Amino acid sequence: MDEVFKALADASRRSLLDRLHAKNGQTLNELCDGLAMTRQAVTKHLGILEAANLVTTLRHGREKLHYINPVPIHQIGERWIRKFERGKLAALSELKRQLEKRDE
Amino acid sequence: MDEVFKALADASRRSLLDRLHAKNGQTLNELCDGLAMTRQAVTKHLGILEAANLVTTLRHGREKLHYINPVPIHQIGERWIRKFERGKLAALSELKRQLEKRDE
DNA sequence: ATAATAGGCAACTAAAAGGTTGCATGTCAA
DNA sequence: TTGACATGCAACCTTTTAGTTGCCTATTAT
Repeated sequence: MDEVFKALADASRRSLLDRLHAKNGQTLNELCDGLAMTRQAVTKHLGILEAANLVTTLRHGREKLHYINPVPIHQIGERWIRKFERGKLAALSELKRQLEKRDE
Repeated sequence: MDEVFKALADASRRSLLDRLHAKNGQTLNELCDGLAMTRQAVTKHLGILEAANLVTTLRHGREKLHYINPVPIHQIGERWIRKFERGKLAALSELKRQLEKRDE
């Protein structure tokens, strides 16, 4: 879980996921296009995404195709985001109450 | 948005949010209990959470009370997580198809 | 008043992150 | 088979991050 959060912390990596979301199965060179960094930097980012299981790769001859794996993102939604959404209204109203008490 | 992802990338900070979720409105010293780091380190983490708007504080005499703000977490769920959940099944089935093609 | 309590500020350190350059390897096309 | 293309590996550099120590300030209780 920590690896996934860490992987998502970088804007370049999120943008890579965005691009794979738009078009799945891209090669390394395809994913490099338009990014202001070297191929090697992109390789590292993809490696981190792969280590976090957010991306799966498939060799096809000399090409490496990258596929997004939506499962870890979904898990974060389930195990983490939702947890905080449950208490959402309660937390906000309590905060509001406290803020108002300040002016007494 | 980037600040929020970055803030969530650290396990200590997520644990602080967890603790505030369990009991909202804790003081700095309260939040230090049981953590294997100095008060100053916790202060920094809370500062990052505050900068990302994940935590709001309220001074009460010499105490500083920390309240969780669930809104940014919710926004990440809405604007980010859900986006990838939509294409989820499609992405997985395409990946599966590609993986099977490998063995031809 | 004064001591204890709650927190703030700043300088410093170590390690990790993000990126680079240079070179090596495997695969495809002519 | 040879050159071009797609990717891999490794050493290196710079900035950021997580944490520390040391000292200062404000509030509260005795």
